[in-house]
Amino acid sequence: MAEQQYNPKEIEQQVQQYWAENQSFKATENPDQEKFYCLSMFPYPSGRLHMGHVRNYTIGDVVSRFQRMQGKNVLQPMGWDAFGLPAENAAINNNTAPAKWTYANIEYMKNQLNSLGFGYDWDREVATCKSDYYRWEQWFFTRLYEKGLVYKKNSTVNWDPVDQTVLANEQVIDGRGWRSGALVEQKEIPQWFIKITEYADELLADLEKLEEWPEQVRAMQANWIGRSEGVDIKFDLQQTVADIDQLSVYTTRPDTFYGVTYVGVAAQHPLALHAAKNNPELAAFIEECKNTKVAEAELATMEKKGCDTGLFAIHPLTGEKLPIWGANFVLMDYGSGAVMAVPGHDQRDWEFATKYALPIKQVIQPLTNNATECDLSTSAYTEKGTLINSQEFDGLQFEDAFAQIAQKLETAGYGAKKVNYRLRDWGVSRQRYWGTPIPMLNLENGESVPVPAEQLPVVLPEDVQMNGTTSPIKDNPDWSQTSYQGQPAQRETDTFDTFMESSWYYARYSSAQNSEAMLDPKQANYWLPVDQYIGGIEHAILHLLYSRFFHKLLRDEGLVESDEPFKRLLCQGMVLADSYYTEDAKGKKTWHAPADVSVEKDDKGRIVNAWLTTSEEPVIYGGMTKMSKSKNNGIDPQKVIDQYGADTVRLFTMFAAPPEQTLEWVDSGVEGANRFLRRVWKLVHDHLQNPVAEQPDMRNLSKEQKALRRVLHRTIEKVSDDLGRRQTFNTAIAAIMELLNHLQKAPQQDNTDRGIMREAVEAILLLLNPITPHICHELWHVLGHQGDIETAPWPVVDKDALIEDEKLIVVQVNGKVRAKITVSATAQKAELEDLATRHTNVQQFIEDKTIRKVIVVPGKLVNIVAN
RNA sequence: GCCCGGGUGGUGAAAUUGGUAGACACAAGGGAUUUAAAAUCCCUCGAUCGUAAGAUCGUGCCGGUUCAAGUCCGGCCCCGGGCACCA
Repeated sequence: MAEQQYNPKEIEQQVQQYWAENQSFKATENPDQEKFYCLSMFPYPSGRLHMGHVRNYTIGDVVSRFQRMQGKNVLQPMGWDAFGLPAENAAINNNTAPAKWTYANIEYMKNQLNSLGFGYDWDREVATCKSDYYRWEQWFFTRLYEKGLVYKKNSTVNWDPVDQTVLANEQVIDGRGWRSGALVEQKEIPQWFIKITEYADELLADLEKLEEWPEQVRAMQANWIGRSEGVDIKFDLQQTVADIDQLSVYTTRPDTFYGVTYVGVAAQHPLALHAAKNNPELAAFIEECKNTKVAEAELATMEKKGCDTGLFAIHPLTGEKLPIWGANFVLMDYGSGAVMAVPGHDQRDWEFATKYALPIKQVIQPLTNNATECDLSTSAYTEKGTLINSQEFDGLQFEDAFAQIAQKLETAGYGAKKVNYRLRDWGVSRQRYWGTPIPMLNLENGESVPVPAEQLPVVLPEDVQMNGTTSPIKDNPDWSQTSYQGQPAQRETDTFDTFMESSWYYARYSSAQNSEAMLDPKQANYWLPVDQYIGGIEHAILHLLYSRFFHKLLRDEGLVESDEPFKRLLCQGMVLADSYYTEDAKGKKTWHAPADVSVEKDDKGRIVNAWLTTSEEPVIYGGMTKMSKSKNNGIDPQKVIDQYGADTVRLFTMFAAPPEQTLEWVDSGVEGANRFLRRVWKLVHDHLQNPVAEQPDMRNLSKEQKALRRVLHRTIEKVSDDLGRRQTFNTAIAAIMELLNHLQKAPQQDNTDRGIMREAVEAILLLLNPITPHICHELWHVLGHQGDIETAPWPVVDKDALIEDEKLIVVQVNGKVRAKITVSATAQKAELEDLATRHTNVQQFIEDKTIRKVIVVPGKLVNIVAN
């Protein structure tokens, strides 16, 4: 009988058609069935899927199918994070409109997702650029405005003075605008903010509830929120300047308060601006400070610079005159725009003081009183210690010093204890076209009011021409001019930060088709919270924090009942590939796609030679790096699917590395995954050559049969645990491969052999189905089953099959393995000790020594301690 | 700079609670099959020494705790992610 070949292309098409016809993944609320909501972060529709998407969505699909096979009512939706900067760029480059480009990409990528066999409920698809989605975001924003959670304030942006436009950090390269090349400036413009800081305490406290989140993500969020306890301190100015007679600063180290030797203010601080009027040096400094990018990393790594304002503040407890310096590392829109400086006990202040010859004063002494620990001529002493040079507070430790100095300041009317957060309110205004219009109206009297609910949505026109600098809606008075209660009004032409859309899409999937409300509470509360959320670690802070915030806002609006949106979180690692480049005389690198390069390897498999396949020009190996446009080393998933099939791509992706780690894309590894699937295919077909006559009695097996069946049931146990609890898909696959290796060697002589084989083959298909569903569906039918393998029960571990008669025990002498003995599983401690010490190889190591102690770990190991 | 990860054979990795380091796979080498190739199957595969049995060393580096450390503790080096307008 001619054996049918494994033909993934044919099988996968048929199986995908079966799922479509049977609506296999349509999710309907059913209160009688346990629900499982599995969500992968939706993609930005950039044009084609990349391997990062493939990895993310394969993990999601494996989890979804596994949970479905546990009998749960699984919802796995998909949608499009469709607003954003790349669409504007593509529109300019391709002379099209962002909407048109975006919709074409969505259509293409949706087909790609389907060709990978992902089981989505497409009836719940959302695209954030459609008004039936963003209208609810606009409505919600106006609700937040009415609750007082929204306000407008000035905030700094990157300003391109030539193009007269605001730039994203990404568009600022080496301090210059990416198109114009002009030196970018900081500019303050009015923007809308949402008061996330009002929820800072809850966002921090509820991290405790997220037990199934990676510890590192919780730690990052906690640090980001950055709760601190400190004191707000006021300094009188020596004289009133520009109507200001006090400066306010915040410190977490009031114990160092007697060590303050100067005060720093932002370059844009009114005091600095005023002083600059008759101080050209200061004016020049302020001008120079305009050229810093709006990024924390930039601020932290740039050279710290300052300029004396010539003004003085008065130390509230000592009356000392403290010089006020303009400093480039103090931000006007963060805190009060001023800091107190303690150069003796803060490294940044120390460096600044050293640079500008400002006094450094020691007020803290190390607890050990070890002088070498504290040498203020080489660096600041930043540890906590005992106070000195601090008047009546001398001798106190941190906690008492904190409390008593804070008290004294408070009594004197110069301070108050305060809990502070590093977290800042969320600026949601973007000066761009391709985003959700902010639903606010600006009136002639300067007031801003929300667009009345009945006038929502404020629709973004899609048929536009991009000119490369300004936004089409800013240029279009027909769109922006309107009226409000009979008076003329101007629409807000800024759009929302795209994080707004991605902060609540997970909830909208529950009620995606509802045109009456943002969420249907019944549907939303059935599905929410998300049971499993999967996405890249790069979203660990911003997206996940904003979503958690939004969920609490939705809750307080009465739309959801839960406190947190995502119960369990998995952050998958990046996908890497080999990279190759050539270098010209000036050292400029040109990166070549791995597909265009041929390589020669040495006998250790290391690349010794590489050249362009067509021209034979030699290229330099650039190592395994993140797949990216800049390194030109992206592997197109479509090509791999076409060559090997979706199941192979899915299998390799899940096998090559644990999900949270980086994944190295290696062609030979993909071939290996394909080889394994062909072996599974062959095993099933070979088995059918010798079918089972009748169900054998599994309680009456030979030693070998028992051993094989034990391997099978151990595999079932391990794979179930790995896919469910541990989410180590790579080890689950390794266990199945190991089982397959055993099965291929297993004799098929009698009916019992074949009965065990039948049991094993069925189990393998079920265990593998979440990962490679097409081949499993097909082979399930080849075995004679009907219908959907996914509705078949998950294999059950036969506890009796796991029982061992004998165990392998490791014998150590002083912690080193000296022998391995096989003993009866019931052997007691005394017997183990006896067998171990009598072993000839063990004897060699103990004969001239005295046994001090014997440690026995039952069923595992004996360690003889001798000297 | 700050916060968070990671570092184990030629390579990706495994070792789940401190208890046999290297499962599973890739690459490589040898062999079988074949007119040949592909495919498939079998064997070897951390280093050094040894005919072998086995011995010594070995999980980024230095030190510590322990009967026992890849795993725990302290210090350091290197690589990666995030840093609020990329998504």
